[in-house]
Amino acid sequence: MRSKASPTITTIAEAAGVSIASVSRVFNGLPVRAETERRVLAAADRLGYVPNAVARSLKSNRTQQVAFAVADIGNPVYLAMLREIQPVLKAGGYRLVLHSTGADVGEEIEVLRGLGRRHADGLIISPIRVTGELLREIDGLTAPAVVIGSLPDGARVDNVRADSRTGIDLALRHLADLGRRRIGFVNGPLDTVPGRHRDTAFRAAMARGGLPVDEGLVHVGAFQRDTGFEATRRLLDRSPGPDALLCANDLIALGALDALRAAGRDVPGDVAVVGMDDTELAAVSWPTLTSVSLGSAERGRRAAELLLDRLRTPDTGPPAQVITVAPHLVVRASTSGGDR
Amino acid sequence: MRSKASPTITTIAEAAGVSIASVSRVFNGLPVRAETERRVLAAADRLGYVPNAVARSLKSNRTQQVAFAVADIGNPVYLAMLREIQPVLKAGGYRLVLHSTGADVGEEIEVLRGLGRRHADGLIISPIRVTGELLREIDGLTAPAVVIGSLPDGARVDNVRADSRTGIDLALRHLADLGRRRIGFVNGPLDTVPGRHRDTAFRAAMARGGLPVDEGLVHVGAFQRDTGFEATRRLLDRSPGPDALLCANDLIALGALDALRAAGRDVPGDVAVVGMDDTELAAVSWPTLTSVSLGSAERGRRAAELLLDRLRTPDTGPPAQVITVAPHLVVRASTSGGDR
DNA sequence: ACATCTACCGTAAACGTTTACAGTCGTGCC
DNA sequence: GGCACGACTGTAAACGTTTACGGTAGATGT
Repeated sequence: MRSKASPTITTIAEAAGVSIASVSRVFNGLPVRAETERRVLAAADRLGYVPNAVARSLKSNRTQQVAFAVADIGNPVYLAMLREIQPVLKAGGYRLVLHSTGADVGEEIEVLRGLGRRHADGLIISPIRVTGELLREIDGLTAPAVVIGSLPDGARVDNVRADSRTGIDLALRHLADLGRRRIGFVNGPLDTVPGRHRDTAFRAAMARGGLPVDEGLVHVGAFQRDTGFEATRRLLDRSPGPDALLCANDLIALGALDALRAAGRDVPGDVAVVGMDDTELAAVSWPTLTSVSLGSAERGRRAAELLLDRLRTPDTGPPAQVITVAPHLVVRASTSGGDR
Repeated sequence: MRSKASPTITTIAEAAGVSIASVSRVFNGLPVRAETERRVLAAADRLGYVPNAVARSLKSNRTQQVAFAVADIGNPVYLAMLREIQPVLKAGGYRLVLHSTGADVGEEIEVLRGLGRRHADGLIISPIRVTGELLREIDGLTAPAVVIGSLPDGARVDNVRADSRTGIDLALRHLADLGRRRIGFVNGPLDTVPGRHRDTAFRAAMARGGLPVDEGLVHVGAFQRDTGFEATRRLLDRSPGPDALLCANDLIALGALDALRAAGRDVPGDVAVVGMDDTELAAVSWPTLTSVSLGSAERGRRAAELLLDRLRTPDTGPPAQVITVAPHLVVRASTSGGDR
């Protein structure tokens, strides 16, 4: 065990017989005489000195931390982002402070305020509901922030978004190519950004493909497995029933697979199933799940890179970038029975 | 946009015509005259003042942050821990700094050193390889830390561990009850803590059950799906082949299921499969996977609670607690074909 | 009228750094 | 020898808070 109070730059200066400025210089790699460096390092080693990052932060006004705020870190989509963001930030010399807000706007606002308190130098946030209050708070930020997920035009903050419109188009085209006509849609809440976008996109894509939307085959619930299960059971009761299901995320799709199996329907023979987000679950389920990848990982990476750019050049730089990540369809067994 | 430099306690004091001490008191809820409070709050509001957390940390010597270090945050086991740890810390008023070290001992040591630099007030770490250097570094810590995963006796740090011995015992007993005798074992690297423990536990449990260990049915690889797939293919080539497989984690078990399906074997008819860790993947696979839960979530929660206790009472308290979380077996379709 | 008490408030020091500025000392050049 | 210069080094101020301490004003009691 070391001495009671941890040694500071002053302790070391005394022990080494130099000034605190010299100690500081040694630890910052500024030029000093070899002899001075030797003595400082010896004293520091002997007394177990470690520089205090808080004091340094106070002077430099930088914490070397970035906050990442999501609704629920258990959600594989956010996890995929996190896995990309973390190494990028680490490489840039920043630590990552994780906030899981439970989709509570109040908590999200707390995180935004935390940025003002200098908890972190920058922020990546992926809000699931974008309220006016949240937008105002974001606009008032003075530190750099990047929002993952679509924002209304005119927001003065960098924005990395998915393109669910194109993504859903890809999925429906694929189903149409397979000859499916009666396509059901199981969605999450319409007051969330993804829910709303996916609903609009579904209707637009159906129209574009010349397919009528049967409201009886459209179900709105939560982004959960239960919803997929219940909704599918209900849709299967209708006649004519669906010959394909588009699910607004992979969890819903897994529930749909459960329900179809329970009802003795063959996938994809009787009903083809497409999920969204292309999470790791899609590769594990049986049958494996065709899924629309909205590029979560890439969105995370781009967001982190964008933020690092902003942090490097604190002058305002270009006004507010919007990056849209292209989606792609990952075809697996639930639509194209061939491969496992 | 606000004025250029963000206002400090001094700015507010001047604007409100009071001293900086009064401003501080208002923001710390210390008693002040109502009129003073009103004026301070008005000035603060008008100028957009927010207290600087770094300066506060410097005075108080507390960052209100806790670091959590794991090998790979993509691993569902660590994710399960994280999901429990995060809310506990948040409730205790601490932010969570996440470190994903890529199983690199050097990086883990960096995190430990970061604690010395006062990046955080405490640390939860789950090292996968426990080297002497790491142990020495942990022993030298001055801030509270909790290690998730087994530590050698005598380590002077709180420790929350799993009980893979009992867990594997449960699994093998279950398989024995189902009449399985030729039990294969696919493990991860033996130089990791879990790998080593699971190897020892497997041999001990087999011995206890009076079952001989056929070395031809034991395979060591990585904790990955590929390993499960390749190992199982190889084990199936032997004759007599296994009638059950114990896999050292769920990913390996998923690979085993793939290989069995590819080989046309019925699960659990021909071969029963048991995974470990009971991750969310186990509930999604087909057939769903019987798995030994080592209580990742509970371990995370207990670790966080333990750390909060230490942080609350900075006096040393009880010397070094060891908590062992009891495992349990979650029986699903891969051993007991009945239910889906 | 005076002492005493209460309730606030302000001054200044401290937390552990970084860094502008000025000082010191030895060297090389005329 | 005197001077300029370069290479280091030290002093002190600053970063934005918290808080110990002492001071002031009014209220209360005698």
